[in-house]
Formats: sequence, C-alpha cells, structure tokens
Amino acid sequence: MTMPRTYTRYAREAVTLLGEQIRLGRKQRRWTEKNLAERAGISRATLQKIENGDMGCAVGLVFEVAALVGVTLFDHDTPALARHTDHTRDKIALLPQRIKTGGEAVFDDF
Amino acid sequence: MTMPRTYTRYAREAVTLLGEQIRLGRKQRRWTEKNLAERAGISRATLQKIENGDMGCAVGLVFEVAALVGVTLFDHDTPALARHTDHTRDKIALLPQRIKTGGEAVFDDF
DNA sequence: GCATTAAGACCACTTTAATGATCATTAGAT
DNA sequence: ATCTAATGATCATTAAAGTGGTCTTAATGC
Repeated sequence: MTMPRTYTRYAREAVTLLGEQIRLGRKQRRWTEKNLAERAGISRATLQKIENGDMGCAVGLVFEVAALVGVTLFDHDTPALARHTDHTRDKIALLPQRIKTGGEAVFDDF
Repeated sequence: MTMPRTYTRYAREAVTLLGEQIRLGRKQRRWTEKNLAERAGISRATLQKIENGDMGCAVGLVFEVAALVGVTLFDHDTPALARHTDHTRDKIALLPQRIKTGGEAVFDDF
C-alpha cells in the first residue's frame, strides 16, 4: 500500500469543476459519452474519468476534451494565446535565469 | 511504433501557456525547481515536464503546482469554486440524463 | 408497457507517466 | 577567477493511466 497523493482543496475543486463543465458542455451539444470520446480520440472510460474529475488524467487530454465542448480555460483565440505565452516568456526573461538560494529561506512576497 | 496522439492547437498552446505561467510564478517567488517540487510533493523531473508544457502530466499535479505559485485557472476562492460546481450541476440536472441519438447526427449548435 | 441503448462500473492488458538517480553545463555570488 | 548549486538532460525502475472489453441498470422514445 502506497500512501496516496494528497492535493490542496483548490486543486481538487478546480479539477472537479472542470469535469462538470465538460459534462455540461457535452450535454448541451447533445453528444453522448461515446460520441465525444470518439471525437477526442480517447476511450469512453477515460472520458468518464475526466468528467468525474479524476486527478490523474493527462492534462493534454483534459484540455483537448474541454476545448471540444467549448470550455476554454484561457482565451479561445489561439493567436492571442500564443501572444500571451510570448508575453509570459518575456517577463521570465527579465528575471534571473537561476535562483540562488543563499542556503534557504525565500519568501519575497513581492 | 505507435502513432503518437494528436492535439488541437488550442490544447497544446493552453498547456504550454500554463507551464510558462507556472515557471514565471515560481521565479517571481524566487523558488528553485527543487524547492517547488518539494512543496508540491513531486519529483523535480515531473516539475520540469509541467513547466515545459508536457501534455501527459497528470492534471491534478499541474493544478496543484499552479495553485502553489499563484496561478489559478478558476476563482482562487474555494467556496466560490464549490458554488460554481454546484451551479454547473444544477444546469446539468435541467438537461436529459441520457442523450438518445436517433441513430446519428447531432449538432444543435444552440 | 416494451425495446433500445446511454451511462455507470469493472477488469486484464498495454502503454506511459512519475520517480530518484546521475552527469554536464554554467549563472550568479563572493 | 573561483566555487557553488540551479538547471537541463537522460535512464532504469516502478507505479499508474489509458484501453477495449464486458455486464448491469434504467432513462428515453416508441
């Protein structure tokens, strides 16, 4: 028996909500589980896990399915998304490439 | 050789952006990879995959790490999150429990 | 009411993620 | 200039996801 992973409440609730939103989106489109699973190229069993908020599902599959039913976490516009990514990278570039922890203790709540 | 999974551009870019945002959040807090990995209870190798936008990482781990560095996809407030989930379920409850596809073809782009 | 089949739940099998480790590189601090 | 350690990368092993299958239940359409 391996001690099961623990998650923060936020992480659990966020994944749960995402799953429910996917289920809602699917039903609004009148798609069956089988139907959506086929569109996404995954098995029905996996889709069920996703809709049930299983923490272990691959993030790529979850986002893929979400997008298919119109649930977008970020901007639905991909060019805008790419720009956002570039912008984030620009901000990272302004920070030191490596964090030098002087032993320990780092809080800097900017 | 097994034909690798394909993803929509949106899904790929969304996961990439999320990874970059996590990296930015970590650096803003001056946390090293090792440091954040320990806080999240995962290995450094897995954290690197997450920050690099690996599609195969467990959604639970990604959300967990994201939350730790202040990147929240949904409302950061967990009670509000729970209410949102309930609300989504309420909306689902208004729809038929099972979709009866009269053979095939369902589009209903409401 | 009756037939159909969507959806919930399992299971054995295959594939893949997650781990802990190691090694090379080099940014950043002294 | 030198030293330290953060980061990037790879690898064998272990744990777990994803799959296709089956069986059951019961909501919906007739």
